[in-house]
Amino acid sequence: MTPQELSAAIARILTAIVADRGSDIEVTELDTQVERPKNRAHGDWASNVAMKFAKKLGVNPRELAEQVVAEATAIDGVAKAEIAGPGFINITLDAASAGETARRVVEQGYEYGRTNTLAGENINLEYVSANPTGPLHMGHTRWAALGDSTARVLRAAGATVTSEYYINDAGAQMDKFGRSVLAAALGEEAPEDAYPGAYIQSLGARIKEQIPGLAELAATDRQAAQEQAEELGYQMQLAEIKDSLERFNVHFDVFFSERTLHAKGENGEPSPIESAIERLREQGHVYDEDGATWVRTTDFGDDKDRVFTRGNGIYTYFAADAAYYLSKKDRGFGEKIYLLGADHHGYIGRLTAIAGAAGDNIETDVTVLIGQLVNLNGARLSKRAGNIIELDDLLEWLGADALRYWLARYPADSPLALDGEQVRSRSNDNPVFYVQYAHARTCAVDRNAEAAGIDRSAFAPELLTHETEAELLGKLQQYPGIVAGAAELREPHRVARFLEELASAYHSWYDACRVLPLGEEPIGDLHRTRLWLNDAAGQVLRNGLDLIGVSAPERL
RNA sequence: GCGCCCGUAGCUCAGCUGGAUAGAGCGUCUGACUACGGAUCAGAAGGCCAGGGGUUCGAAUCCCUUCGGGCGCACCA
Repeated sequence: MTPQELSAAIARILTAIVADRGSDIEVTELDTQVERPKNRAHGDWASNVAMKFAKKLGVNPRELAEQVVAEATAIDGVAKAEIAGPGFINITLDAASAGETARRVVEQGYEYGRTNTLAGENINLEYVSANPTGPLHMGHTRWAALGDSTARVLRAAGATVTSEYYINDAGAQMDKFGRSVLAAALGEEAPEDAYPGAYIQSLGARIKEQIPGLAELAATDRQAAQEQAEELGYQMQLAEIKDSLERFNVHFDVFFSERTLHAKGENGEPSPIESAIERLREQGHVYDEDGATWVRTTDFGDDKDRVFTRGNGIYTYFAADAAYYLSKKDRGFGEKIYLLGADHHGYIGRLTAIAGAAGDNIETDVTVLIGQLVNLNGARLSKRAGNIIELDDLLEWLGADALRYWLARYPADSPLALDGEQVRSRSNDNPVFYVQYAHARTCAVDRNAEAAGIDRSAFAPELLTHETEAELLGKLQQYPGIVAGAAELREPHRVARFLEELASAYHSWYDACRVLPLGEEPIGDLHRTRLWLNDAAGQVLRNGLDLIGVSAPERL
């Protein structure tokens, strides 16, 4: 008996009661979701349907609850159902029914927790999208971790997801980058507004090595030399970014180059930006004023209209954004999710407006998730403050698993302060090790059980009666709902918090219930059944950690 | 000025699509190893959920308001 099955059963019962009373109120399974009571004395699962529907039906909540309870007691697998407080219905499963979960988890393995609640959704998820003019730093890592985990969670709920990185490889910052690396390659003093940082020098040295005649070329054709240096530097920097992301276990399906939006077709066809503006103009959203080309984003809730083409004829960054949005739409994506830092929240209005102008539903086809910034050891890390820590340094210092986990265990919109020493810590004050240790422990039990000759030849779920077993089974039953909720709300941190609860339930069970017999005690079905439960816990820990992008070692 | 986010234990934070006694970790204090890994477990103490008003059977959660912090309001990228 899973909570989903229980909810469905209650929905059926309530529907019958409603019909019996001659009412036409609609009952959905969403209304009848059971929840895990905080207090175990309140049973395994609790329902608040009686209070929810009492008023609609014009009856007393407890009276309605009594009717539901009378039927619920008859549900197969329910040991008892009772009314409590203002009208809660507390349901206790019989041990065998609850224990079935262990076998179900083991048999479904990796698939356990994967659902189809978002089946049919084709989602584009864009995040990081850092300029390719320098290494990734702390400011990008939170979105990298959160974005990748979000993609995994959405997929686990059945959605089709394309994760995407938008490369700003066109525009003024690339020119600045080109001047910076050229000067470094030539051994010149850095230009006034050059990018700072040792990485420029290192890129310059490699460029000098790979373009033998660069100095001579620069003497005769400075522009050509800069273009060559810029292009090579860009490719090297982008390769490093991709490399860092892979080390962080963050995978992108598509790296989308802004340049392709500016490029005309082979036979002089208009560029994607040009045709995007034209398409929006045909829809009546574009107008010319003061020598510039504007888009009427205020029609879709933006606080002011935006410029596509400046007075000097150059496209704004936003024109490329619009063309990019249309590209996503043309490629068949329904919902387009943007994961942006708090310093970009001025973009929400214009991005949703573009979706509207493109004829999309601004409620469902575009989502802009804004995340707060990260502090590490009390210092805010931002480009502006100049105290940049590169992702590679963080990986070396803290490790990919710990960094991924810590960044994924908080909701994106809450400010986050990390303590480097705690992230590095290898004890139970570090949740990532606490969870990983629980998993390693399940593996250790497996090894010991095998050595002791305990196999899985018997499964007697009615023997799983200890209170820590009920608790652990309850957690395992909750997992699919946790994943579905995390996907629906785009909040992967819910999975991490759940794993901590699951790990805690597992450790408590381990402490109270032995899989291996003590001393001369013979091996019995209880030991064999507990081995199933042990494996089920390990499986769910593994599945959950995978969604966070964190490894599940068999030994620590 | 306008808009968005945040304010929960000493600290870092969950809980916010309304539910029963507001949770976790750290820190503090008590206990548990010649028993599957003590990287663990059991327990204690610690709260006017920033303040005030409202909505209702019920509010940390929804609405209004005040205060305090962060961020954003380009023909920059």
